[in-house]
Amino acid sequence: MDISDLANSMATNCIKAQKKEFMPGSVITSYMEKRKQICILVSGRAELIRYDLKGNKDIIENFGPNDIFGEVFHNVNTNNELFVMATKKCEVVIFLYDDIKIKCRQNCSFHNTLISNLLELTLNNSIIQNTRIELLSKRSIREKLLSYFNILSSKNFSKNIELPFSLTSLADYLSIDRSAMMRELKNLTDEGFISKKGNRIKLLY
Amino acid sequence: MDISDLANSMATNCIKAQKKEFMPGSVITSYMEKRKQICILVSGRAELIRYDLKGNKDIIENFGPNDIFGEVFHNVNTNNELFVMATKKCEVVIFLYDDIKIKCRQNCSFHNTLISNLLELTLNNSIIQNTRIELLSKRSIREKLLSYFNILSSKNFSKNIELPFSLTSLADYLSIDRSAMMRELKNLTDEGFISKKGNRIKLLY
DNA sequence: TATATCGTGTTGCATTTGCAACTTTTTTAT
DNA sequence: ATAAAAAAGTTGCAAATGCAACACGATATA
Repeated sequence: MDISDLANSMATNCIKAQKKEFMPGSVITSYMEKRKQICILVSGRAELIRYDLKGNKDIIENFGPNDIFGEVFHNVNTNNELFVMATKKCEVVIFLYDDIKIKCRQNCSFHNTLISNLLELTLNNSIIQNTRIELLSKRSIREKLLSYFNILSSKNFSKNIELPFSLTSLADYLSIDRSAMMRELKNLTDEGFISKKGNRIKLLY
Repeated sequence: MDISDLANSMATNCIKAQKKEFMPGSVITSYMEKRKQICILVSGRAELIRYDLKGNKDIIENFGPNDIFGEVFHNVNTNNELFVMATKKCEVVIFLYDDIKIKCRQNCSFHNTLISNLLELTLNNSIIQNTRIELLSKRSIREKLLSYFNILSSKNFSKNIELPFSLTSLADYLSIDRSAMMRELKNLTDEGFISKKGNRIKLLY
């Protein structure tokens, strides 16, 4: 069972899952509601965003098709607003964690399968988070960029990579200053490590 | 069912879980084995460590009692060694993800409960990871420190906090230079934001 | 078509940070 | 009790980074 099967079957089984559409700029879910919503992004693109006290926008995560998100994945003991906003038109399957956790009376096998699949998704999610941690823990902008490029490169089995989001978003994702990042990209180009054309980057090492 | 019950019941049920002891400095598990080991730390303290190409030691995570770790939580498509080392004497329950995922012939209810509990643990794990991401994405050492102190403070409902590890480890955890961190701690003290005595810190704001 | 918005690209400058090289204190092991 | 190892604490300096303030092009919107 892959994630889209899962999402679809949930909408038609004992779990009260809803399939909703969201337009760009609209809020898919807020993490302040304490309702333990779990969302599976079927199509589109969205961002998990925090505005800190100073009003800085932080993109915590970037979601694409088959990504999963929701309050249960995040610490809510901060005072900052934390929410997921659609950047493209999104189809989302939404359900409540408690509806899954508390099994239906029949103790149906669907429920068990669901939890099992959800576990797998959550583990995949862990891997994504750990990738981010790996990048953020690099000490310099150069290391962050090269590590990120390496990950994309090994995912696509190619030295030619295309960034999945804008350079501005990349700076947010890596939590670095955009202009400093641009400068470093230029340095990397000048020093022959990469070549770059818009969002396409070629690794030369 | 809490995590220690879980660990114990696993050792005595259909899952072939092992309970092992590790002395400080010994490797509990390596993430290069591709054996999908899942480890639950019953007692003691351990660190998830990576040595990068330059030989820098990175503490990715710091584990205490009831923490869970293993290859399934991490991306292994890097070339770096990634392993968990005991820093204190550890008791660990170890089992294989596949043994859980592939249910026993009886489809016993224990199995289902186990997966359900494992899901909960994994979600908690997500929260820990996201906390780390939140800290790492702060732009300055000062912000990293204050954010971290705030988290500890709100966990303990107290302005008086005690660091769960050494200052050296804290610098590793926040991925910052230790001496720069010490300098910033001094600045924070001088400017009256905190007072500090060894590992004990009092928030004055 | 005009115009507003967003992403890209660039630069000077002040500040922060990391690095290296120490000393001192505390903890651990013999 | 003593030695060895680990952690804490300091400092000067060079380098990397963030910030602010631009210009320019592309893309979307009215």
